[in-house]
Amino acid sequence: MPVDCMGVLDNIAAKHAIDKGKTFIAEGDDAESVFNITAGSAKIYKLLGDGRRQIIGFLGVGDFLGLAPGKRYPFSAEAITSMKYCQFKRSHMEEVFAEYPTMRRKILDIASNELAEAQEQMLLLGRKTAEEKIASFLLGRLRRAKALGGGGTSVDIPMSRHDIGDFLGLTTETVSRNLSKMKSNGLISMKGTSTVVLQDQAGLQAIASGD
Amino acid sequence: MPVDCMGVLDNIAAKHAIDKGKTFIAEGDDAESVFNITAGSAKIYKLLGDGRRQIIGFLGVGDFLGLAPGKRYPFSAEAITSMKYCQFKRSHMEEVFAEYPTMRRKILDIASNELAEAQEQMLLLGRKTAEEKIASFLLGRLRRAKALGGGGTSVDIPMSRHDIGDFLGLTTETVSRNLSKMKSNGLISMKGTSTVVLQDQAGLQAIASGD
DNA sequence: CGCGCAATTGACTCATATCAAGATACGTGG
DNA sequence: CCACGTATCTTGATATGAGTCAATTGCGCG
Repeated sequence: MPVDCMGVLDNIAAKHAIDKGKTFIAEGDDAESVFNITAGSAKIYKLLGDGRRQIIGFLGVGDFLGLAPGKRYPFSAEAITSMKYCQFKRSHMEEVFAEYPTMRRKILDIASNELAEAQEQMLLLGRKTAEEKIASFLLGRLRRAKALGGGGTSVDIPMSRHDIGDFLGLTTETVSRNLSKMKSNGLISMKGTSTVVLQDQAGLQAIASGD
Repeated sequence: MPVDCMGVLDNIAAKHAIDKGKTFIAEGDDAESVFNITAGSAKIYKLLGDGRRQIIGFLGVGDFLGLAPGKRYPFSAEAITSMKYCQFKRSHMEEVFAEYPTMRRKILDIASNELAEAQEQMLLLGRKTAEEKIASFLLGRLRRAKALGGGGTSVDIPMSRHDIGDFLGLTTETVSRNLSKMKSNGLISMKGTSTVVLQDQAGLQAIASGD
């Protein structure tokens, strides 16, 4: 896990801190930089002409974004909480690749993982019911917490119900209703509005995998 | 465009020909090989426990698959038409990378493009209406045909309505109904059941981008 | 402590799925 | 090359899961 910015890149990184709600990438902007999150969390999303929104992913400490190859960013990015990140010029990335060829391998691994995740999300968006989507989302959060060293059964949900809806292809109301249902079924319980305790992981897993 | 197999890989490729409907990758199999399609087309898909299916993508001549990094394929692949492909061991890919370092860059570009496409598809699956999905699909097919050198306004649809539905998160019936509606609106016309002529690209574009 | 936005809950609507026939295209064998 | 049988596609009628509209509640921040 990166202590500050990612190892070899420290010397060429600009460091930034921004507030909750601030947009730091706008879809269509020239894709000049690559970002590495060092504190807080963010969301990346795409919009339709009339304002409908699809959140492509949530990012946390250690995550990269802006690795895509095009000339312009194909999504926007916004801070969910107050947030810190490092920013590198892409041109510098090329220099780093030249000097540390294994970096490209690492980047390829990251891109491949993101691709696999995106494909899993396509299955979710296209074919799962609301309940299945939410069970999958909660388990995904838990997996992430475990990967970052957390050991428990409770997960932090820093994003709003509206954001969750836009990530799962649902409305705020449907997210809320299904969380309530899971609560009354004993699958989950809540601490405040943004911490969920997964009381029955096996049950959630059965729902999430759809049978 | 690859004439046969991809340039430098020719000497280490096994060549295969399979029939329509044949599965050549099964989700969960050991991911030993990488594939390059040289004739025909294929679909890759994921299944839920009860048989619901999401098609992740359609592949045609020149497309790669199996580049993902895990130990097991995260999807299945099946021939839509009779098909030819080349197959390389992943271990050989590593040798090729060692010898031609720019190959890794090419692979990274491919993965990044696929990622951007997957994200666009997430927007489609999560937030577009049935009509918008189908307009987007047709325009995507047209873009692909143009990229491969076709100049016209008609696109070949080798996959079934059922496959289109499973790609767009719809049922066969909804696909069929919307194609009929577009026909009667003059947006498209059909030659047989598997060739669509895009009569009004601007109109389709307006629908696809959702406003 | 209270103000304000976010979350929850309820009543109702609507887009798409489901169920059910027909119609058309397609491959096969004569 | 044609006739037949089967698949696929289209069209119609109805059902339903999630969306929309509308209060109400309650949490979190100043």
